[in-house]
Amino acid sequence: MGITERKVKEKQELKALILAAARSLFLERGIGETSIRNIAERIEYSPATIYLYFKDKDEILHELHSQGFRELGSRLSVMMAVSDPVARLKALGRVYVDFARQNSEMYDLMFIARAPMQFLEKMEEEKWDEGRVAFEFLSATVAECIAAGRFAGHDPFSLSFMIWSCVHGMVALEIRDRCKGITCENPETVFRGAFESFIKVLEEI
Amino acid sequence: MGITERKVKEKQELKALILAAARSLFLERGIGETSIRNIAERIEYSPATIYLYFKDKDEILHELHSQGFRELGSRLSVMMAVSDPVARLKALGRVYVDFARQNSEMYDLMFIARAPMQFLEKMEEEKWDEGRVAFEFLSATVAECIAAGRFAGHDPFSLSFMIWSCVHGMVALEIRDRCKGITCENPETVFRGAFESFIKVLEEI
DNA sequence: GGAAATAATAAACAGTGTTTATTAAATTTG
DNA sequence: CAAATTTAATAAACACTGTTTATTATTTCC
Repeated sequence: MGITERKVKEKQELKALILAAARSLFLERGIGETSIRNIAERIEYSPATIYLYFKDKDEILHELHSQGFRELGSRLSVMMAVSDPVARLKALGRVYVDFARQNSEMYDLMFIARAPMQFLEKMEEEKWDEGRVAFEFLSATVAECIAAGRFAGHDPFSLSFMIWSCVHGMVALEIRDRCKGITCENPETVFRGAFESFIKVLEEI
Repeated sequence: MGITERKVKEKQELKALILAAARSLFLERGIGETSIRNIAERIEYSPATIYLYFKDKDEILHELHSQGFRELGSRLSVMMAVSDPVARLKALGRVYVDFARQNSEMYDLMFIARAPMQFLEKMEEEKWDEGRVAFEFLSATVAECIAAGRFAGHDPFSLSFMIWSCVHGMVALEIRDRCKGITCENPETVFRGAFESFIKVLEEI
């Protein structure tokens, strides 16, 4: 069945083309300023064609959100090679924050935007696998730290969620423009300081 | 000039009516699902009338965002009566998180949504006064803690930003549905645990 | 080559934020 | 008081949006 095989491949290729066009438009002009018509125009297909490959716009956003998780996941994976759990925890924080700031539009899709989660709800998916897997990188490491005698008296799950909240909060405030006017200082300086504070806290608890 | 005076009052009243309608629609159906036409319909005016009172939709969202800050500000003010700065810091965190979870749509507008900040940019306002004032409640208290010998070696500004990030992160993750699937547990339990972790960290650093 | 299946699209639908030209009402002036 | 002028409200339109449906090409199969 060489023909059906080729057809499947073609279908995947156009799907990937749509996603690539969507992604590049997001990076250029932002998610909110990109329409289905814009995407169709860029790949020189009609808007209706998009709907032969995706159920709706939310599915496109969800698919890109998943792409983002694969990229973040591979970066986090590398850090799992660090044997000392506390050092690894710090490295995970660094990687997470760097990823978010270097790919803010993707991070937005992954952790802030409503659309990808609305897609999950429509699919009646109760689970958010991408999020769970990423969280497990963190919670496994926190658990190791506790097993090694650190973070005494802390519940591993709760502490993991708190740490996640902390790094997410920083980048989310910056991405959604809530740092302006908080200080006169260079936002870069603000950020470095906050992250240093975070590291210092990890050392003290 | 009794007439012009009355006219000014009427203008303010209709403006307030529009804002009240917008706010109640947001609470009922969400920000994203509320249109100018919905608001106009609710107060039984034409959509075009809205534009005699507000420059655009973003101005409405910005005005509601400011309302939210007045409400949060008054809650935070009450806590400034707590004399012990560390106890006050914990109280501020509690108030902040409770406000966010009890008024999630308003919190979204204040700290997550793009629209209110886009309005500021259009107005060429470099400053975000509401945010700065709220942040000062926190940073003043952190500075007092440091003056009282706590949080040794921490930069007050950086630590304040980190604490803010931490509480913002928690509520932002919940409001934008990133807690689902992270755990099987009741989200309420997750949250209480994370906040306890946060308090415990404040005690340890 | 002709029938069936697939792929792509034009056009329409119902909605959005916003602007403009027009009408109705209230106020000021002669 | 009546006429002129200012103010307030709106209907209708514009240029978009996501999405669906009916129609037209194209390709595959027998």
